[in-house]
Amino acid sequence: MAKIKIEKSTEDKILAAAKKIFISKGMFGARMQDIADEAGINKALLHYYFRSKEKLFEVIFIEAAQKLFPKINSIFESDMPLFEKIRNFCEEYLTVMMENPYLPSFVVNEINRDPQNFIKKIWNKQHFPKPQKFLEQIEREVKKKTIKKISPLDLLINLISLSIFPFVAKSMIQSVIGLDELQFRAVMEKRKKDIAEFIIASIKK
Amino acid sequence: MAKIKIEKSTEDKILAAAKKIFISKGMFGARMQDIADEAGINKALLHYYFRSKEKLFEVIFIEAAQKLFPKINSIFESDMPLFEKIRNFCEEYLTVMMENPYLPSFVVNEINRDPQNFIKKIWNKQHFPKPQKFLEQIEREVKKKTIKKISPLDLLINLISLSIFPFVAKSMIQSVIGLDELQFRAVMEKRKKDIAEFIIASIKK
DNA sequence: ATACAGTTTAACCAAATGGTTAACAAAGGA
DNA sequence: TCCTTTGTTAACCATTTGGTTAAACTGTAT
Repeated sequence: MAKIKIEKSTEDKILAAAKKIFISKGMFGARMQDIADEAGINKALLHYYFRSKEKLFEVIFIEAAQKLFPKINSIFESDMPLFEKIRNFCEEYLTVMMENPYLPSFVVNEINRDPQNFIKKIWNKQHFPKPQKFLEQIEREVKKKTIKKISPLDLLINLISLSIFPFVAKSMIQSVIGLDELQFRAVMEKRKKDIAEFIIASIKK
Repeated sequence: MAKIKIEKSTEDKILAAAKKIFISKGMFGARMQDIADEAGINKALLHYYFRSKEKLFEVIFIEAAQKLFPKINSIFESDMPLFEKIRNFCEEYLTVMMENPYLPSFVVNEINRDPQNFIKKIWNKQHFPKPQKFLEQIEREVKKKTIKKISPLDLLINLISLSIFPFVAKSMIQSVIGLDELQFRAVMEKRKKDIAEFIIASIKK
């Protein structure tokens, strides 16, 4: 059996290293030297491939934000009935979160650091979340009286809160409740279905 | 009409300035010079009153964490019936959040930065959240079949998620939905009651 | 006044940090 | 083989940053 050596290109090594360091320490906490060490290369190479810390950060941030947002849209804009949409959203979203548990706190945090910049960076990148259609769908269901009266915006915020927050507050929850990595995963795995039913139970007539 | 000059002590000026800077920029992003400028004093004075950046930060962080946690306990440990407890929690908690909208993202973020340190700092400070009694109460209600079957931990996580997340993601929500400061406040004000009813509707039999 | 403690400041320092440079290696192409 | 382009490095630089020091100022008790 041949020993397969996957020669990652330098650029990929840098991106992988930068991702790890930026996500765990944030834009300010990350040091270019840390990234270089993590990638096993010289610091000057970072500047050879990506001109500055900010440029490098932007690449990582946009990649992260795109992972966080686009799936939302495909569901938001589909033609599924409301309950199915909610179930789908929770299932898919929690799956992405579990594969990238540090993503939400990274993205949310960097948005807070500089909201203006965030809009500029993500706007036009076609991955900006567009919940309009989803909101209208809720509005319609309320008017048809097929679900209880609720503000569409509130329902959206609830849906997102229940999906994302546990990952943003992962360390806090683990500290307070006392869950190890495995237990946390198990709880989240179960929540894929539970959140959806929790929401549906609340609005079903 | 006499001009009332409220002479804040230097220490208080420092604390106020540090709070503002740390909360808006985080431990890494904050600069001692920024804090000194904000307080209108010399940088050396910061070190005269608080030995190091880390010490100063710790004071601010603990104060923030204490504002975020203690009210939870007084409600968690009270003898109220479950629904009343949920209503109370939402009302009180959102009120605190609206008075300190940047607190949750600050605290959550710094906990993520260094979870070990967080436990060491807050543990023993008697302000650590103790949800045990609340969890047992839910368990009892489920067994008595007065509410629908739900994992107590899940219900707790849902309650916290719905209360805190909108503030953690404030900038994001404002960007995506397009809410100004006033509109955001109005939505949150309304949520004080709505979240509680949303939860209760979901678990009521 | 004098002395003395607590407070405040300007000037300074060493370490860290993002970024640059110039020299060197590797890899083709002629 | 020589030349050119691309990739990589060690050494260096300017600036920033947390922290220190010694001198100056302020009020107050003697």
